[in-house]
Amino acid sequence: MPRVSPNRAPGRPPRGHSPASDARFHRRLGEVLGHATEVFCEKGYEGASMRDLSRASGMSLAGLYHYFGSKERLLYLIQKETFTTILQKLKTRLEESDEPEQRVRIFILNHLEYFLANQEGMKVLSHEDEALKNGLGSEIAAIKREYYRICLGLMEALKRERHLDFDARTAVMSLFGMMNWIYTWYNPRVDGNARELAQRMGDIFLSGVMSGDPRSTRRRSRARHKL
Amino acid sequence: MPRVSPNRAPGRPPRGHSPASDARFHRRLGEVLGHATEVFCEKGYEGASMRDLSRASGMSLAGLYHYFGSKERLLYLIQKETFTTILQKLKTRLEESDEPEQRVRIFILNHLEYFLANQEGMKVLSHEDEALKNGLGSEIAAIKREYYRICLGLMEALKRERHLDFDARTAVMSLFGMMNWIYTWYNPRVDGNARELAQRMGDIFLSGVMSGDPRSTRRRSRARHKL
DNA sequence: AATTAATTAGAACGAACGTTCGAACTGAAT
DNA sequence: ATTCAGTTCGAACGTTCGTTCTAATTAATT
Repeated sequence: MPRVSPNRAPGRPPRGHSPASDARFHRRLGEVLGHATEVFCEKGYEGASMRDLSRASGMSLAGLYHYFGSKERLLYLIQKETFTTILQKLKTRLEESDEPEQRVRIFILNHLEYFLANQEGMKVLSHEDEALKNGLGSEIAAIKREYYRICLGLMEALKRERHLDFDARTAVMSLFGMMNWIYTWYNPRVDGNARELAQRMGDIFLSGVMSGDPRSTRRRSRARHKL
Repeated sequence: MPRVSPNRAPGRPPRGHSPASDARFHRRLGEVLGHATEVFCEKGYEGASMRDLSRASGMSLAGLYHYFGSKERLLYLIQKETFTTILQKLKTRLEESDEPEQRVRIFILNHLEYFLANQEGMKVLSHEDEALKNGLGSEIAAIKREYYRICLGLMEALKRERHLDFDARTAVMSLFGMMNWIYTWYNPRVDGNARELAQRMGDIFLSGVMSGDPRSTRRRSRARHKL
């Protein structure tokens, strides 16, 4: 009976070992992923070689293949963990409020806090968006789609509550652009921490989106430039 | 007297030829650059090989080196032409108005129109931002800085005229993020043309930035969330 | 202590990389 | 007709790529 791989599936802990060695296994695996994230962040996925990753992580070339199976799978694991984490944090935090505007604020703050705390991983996630092929790529794409749809839902809830008529898709994509572009310019000495940044970006974005609120008397800008 | 290169500087037209052959030279060079832009756009700078570029452009490997000298110089020429063009178009268009809000609108429209008309080049410019090293990279960086400073100037003019107090740096960077992120999501069938997009993005951004205008009665959103 | 599985290491694989070379070719100027 | 710079080409350079192989070493289980 032929087996596709001579070893067990890479990245899985060994069968029937002690909990101690399981823990060591996962810790080692996480360390390597951390170093790999740094290298991918600095040199890009295509620009980083397996030898770069080997050197940075202190694990031999053969060791990397023993643990991860391929370069592509390494990127996949980084992206999956990063995206899964930010998505899970978001879901938890969204339980804090039912108020539409506040929920959008939570979304922005969650995204920026995680982005700045885990800048390398989020850059790899944003910048190497098209690097994964076939199955691995579509799995990440599915998480992204869920993340997008949550944000779209928040936006439409806001529209409904305030009787606004802006285009939710453009708004969500613009918001993602504002936030994901950060890795190209953020400087902690100048731009403050995540809370301050989320406050400023949230003000710009939400005031912009809500400027058509009928409860507001101010229609000048929109009216003047219609068509 | 030693010469650094056995040939003339690559990418320059030959000396003392007829205008006809000069024109042919430039046309050929432009065609290759166009095909190279497509390949860089699709596979990324590191992911695209000189053989890919050769195949796509119909010019032999050695021919590419005769014209361009190196892979890096090819990317450099693409980025420089793209950036120089959008910058020059902007300067021309800005002469159309003295009114600060209108000038910001012009900036947005110019950026988006050129971005969508020349999507591949702009993606290569945005996405391969860190690919060029040393001299070539800093030359592109200088153009980028000028482009940024113009936008910052427009924003500060707007602030002065309307007595606003938002952070201009965050605003400019957010605006760039909104606009440059487009290449990851734009779909002409859904999202309309550049004018429509510039209208919607401009509304979101400008209403957001101007929500602190003392001439407006609406301070709700800002006031509630201060600190 | 013996056995077995998991992990590491070094060397090597063929393929592809960016780049160079020398010779052939072209077309206008002598 | 000859010259000569500009152009094009196939072939090859040395290096590095992602990956695999085999054997040695370690750690856990019997």
